[in-house]
Amino acid sequence: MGRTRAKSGKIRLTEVAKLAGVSPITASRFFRNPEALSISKRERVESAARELGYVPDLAARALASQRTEVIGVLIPSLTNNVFSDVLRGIYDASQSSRYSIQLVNTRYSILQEEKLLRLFQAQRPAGLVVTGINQTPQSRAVMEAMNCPIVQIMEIGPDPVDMMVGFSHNEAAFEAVSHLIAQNYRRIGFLGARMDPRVQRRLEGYRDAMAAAGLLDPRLILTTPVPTSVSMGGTLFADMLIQAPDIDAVFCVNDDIALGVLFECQRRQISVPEDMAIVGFNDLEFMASAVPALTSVRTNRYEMGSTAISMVMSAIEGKRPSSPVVDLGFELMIRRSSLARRQ
Amino acid sequence: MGRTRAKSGKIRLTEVAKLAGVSPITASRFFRNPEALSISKRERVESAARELGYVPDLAARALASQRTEVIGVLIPSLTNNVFSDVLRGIYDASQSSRYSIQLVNTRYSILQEEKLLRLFQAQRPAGLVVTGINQTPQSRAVMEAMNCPIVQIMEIGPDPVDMMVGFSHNEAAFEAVSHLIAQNYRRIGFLGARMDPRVQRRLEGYRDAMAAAGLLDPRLILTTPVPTSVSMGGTLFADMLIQAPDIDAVFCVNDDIALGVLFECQRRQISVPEDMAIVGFNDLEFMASAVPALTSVRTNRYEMGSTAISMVMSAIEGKRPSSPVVDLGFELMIRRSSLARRQ
DNA sequence: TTGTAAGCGTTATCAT
DNA sequence: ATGATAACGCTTACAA
Repeated sequence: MGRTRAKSGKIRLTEVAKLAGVSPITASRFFRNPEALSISKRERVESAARELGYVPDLAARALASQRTEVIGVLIPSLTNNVFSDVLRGIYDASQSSRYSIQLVNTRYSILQEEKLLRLFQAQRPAGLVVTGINQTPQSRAVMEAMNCPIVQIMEIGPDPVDMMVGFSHNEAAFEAVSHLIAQNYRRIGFLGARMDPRVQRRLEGYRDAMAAAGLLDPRLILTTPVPTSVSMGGTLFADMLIQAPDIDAVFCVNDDIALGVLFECQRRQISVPEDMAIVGFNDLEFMASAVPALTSVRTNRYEMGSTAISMVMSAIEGKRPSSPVVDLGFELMIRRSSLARRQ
Repeated sequence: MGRTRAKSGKIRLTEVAKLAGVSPITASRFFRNPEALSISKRERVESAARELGYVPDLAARALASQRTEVIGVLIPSLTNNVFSDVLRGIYDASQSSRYSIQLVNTRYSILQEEKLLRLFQAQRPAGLVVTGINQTPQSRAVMEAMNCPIVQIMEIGPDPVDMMVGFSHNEAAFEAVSHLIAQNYRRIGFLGARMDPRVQRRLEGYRDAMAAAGLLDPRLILTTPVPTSVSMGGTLFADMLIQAPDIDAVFCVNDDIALGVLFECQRRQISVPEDMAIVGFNDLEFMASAVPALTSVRTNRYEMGSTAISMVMSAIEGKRPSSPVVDLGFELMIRRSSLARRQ
């Protein structure tokens, strides 16, 4: 005869129910929807649970209900400052809820993303947050089959899988470059690294603005697929100076590059903004402290994270947003590094 | 009569077993320990699983086995650059394994940490990574009751809960300050923010070095509990200049503060290092690019993360490290910002 | 509002 | 090396 498994000594719902003098299902209801119980039973279950130090078994709950309270989050990088702010928003928004975050790193690979998406599929998450809008067709198919709220973050575009929260990188770059043009800069360089989809769209915005002013010149554009860094900013700028010695401004795809350019200018005794204007992107905290203070495009990274999680949670409870696409916008923070050039 | 629950249409182990012509338990064994099957059954199960597109149900597995393959990670901050490197190490090391990471944010609160530890306790993680060595007694008790490998990271000290990987912040600061003294600086300020336990230990190291040289002066120490930032570096430095106008060097508890000091020096036309030496901590990437290049203490953050996960995984498989405490050390990166002062 | 009965999909235990 | 059986702790479906 099969002997019983060694009891773990763990307190189960049944024990709580027994002590409270109710059936297990009533105790179960207490933890999921206390309102559904009569006051007296509610109190009895509550004190029984406290007395025994009951802690629900999440695995059992997930198996029985065929659901989890996990929100999956796919992020392309853990190093990039941009994503640490997004993550903070995500974790903060989930903190006080019953949902927990399952974070995975796609490392800027849409194939890796696809693989991780399939992994999530097997776990039946309650919701999903994915970065960007450039998933593979297979990834899209998986997401569409997943039957849970999904928010794409960081940028917005047509045809959301489900919901979106972000802003237009194209427009943001357009506005930043237009500002430089308005400040009378003419030979405005573009410095880009990593060149992920969002950076590509910033390049498009740059191109649009330059072309509209009749200033577009391919020699003004310099990009590299390698990851971004401050030192890479200096290197790119040095190369740009060879490629187009007459540039009078640079639009950098992010603030690390911009800081690297500033340092390179200091090294070469190039005055900013008199001889070289600098504009960055993201408006990391240090931009306002630099000497001179560096112009940048402020983006609402924390809010992207927190809004995404709020949207997922609301959607799980059946509350869909009025619009599936939320534009969090951006703000050009104009500082001394891009003030009007010497006439 | 109780009707059967709506079948989810999901492929279960039983289906795979049926197609392969084996019992469910044999199929189960295939996924956990293929070697235990005869070659023929192994192949049959494998092809059956592939044919049906079987994906194991993690909740069922966790419930039946009373184990999970989750490694819990408790980190005090998601914004701090230091932790993004650690996290990258953690995620990279776990990537190719069967373990998944469950990350939570303690926000530098040991009470929050305690709460999250209890939450983890209910989830029976396969292992745990916690930040620092200053847990509450209750947290320690929970950890000791958890019966899974635990690694404390970021610093080392006596009396590990289980294992540790980090370095001595005290020694690192001592070495950095000693370097300044050796370079003939005498009025060396200490600038600190947030003042978490590791920063406190850097302050101790500073004190030890200054006292050993007979240079300790409380007016040289300036700290604030508010979070660290580049602008805070500038503010602290400005305050320090009022408090001790004769300082000739500053040891900053991190690189953000150091960069803020550099900017403030630029703003005030204070020459670095001629009139003011600067030393930071962590050696973030930008330190080498700054003008002048900034001295800092390089710490092995990525390795702390990856080593911690490797240690946890090995311990789960029964392979304990030769020593429970791993010292990853540090390296003083001496750059122009701290070169010998004007004699 | 509460309870009964039947799973949820997997693995531990024990036997062969 | 393989299998029969009984859990694992909870929730769904249905009934009262």
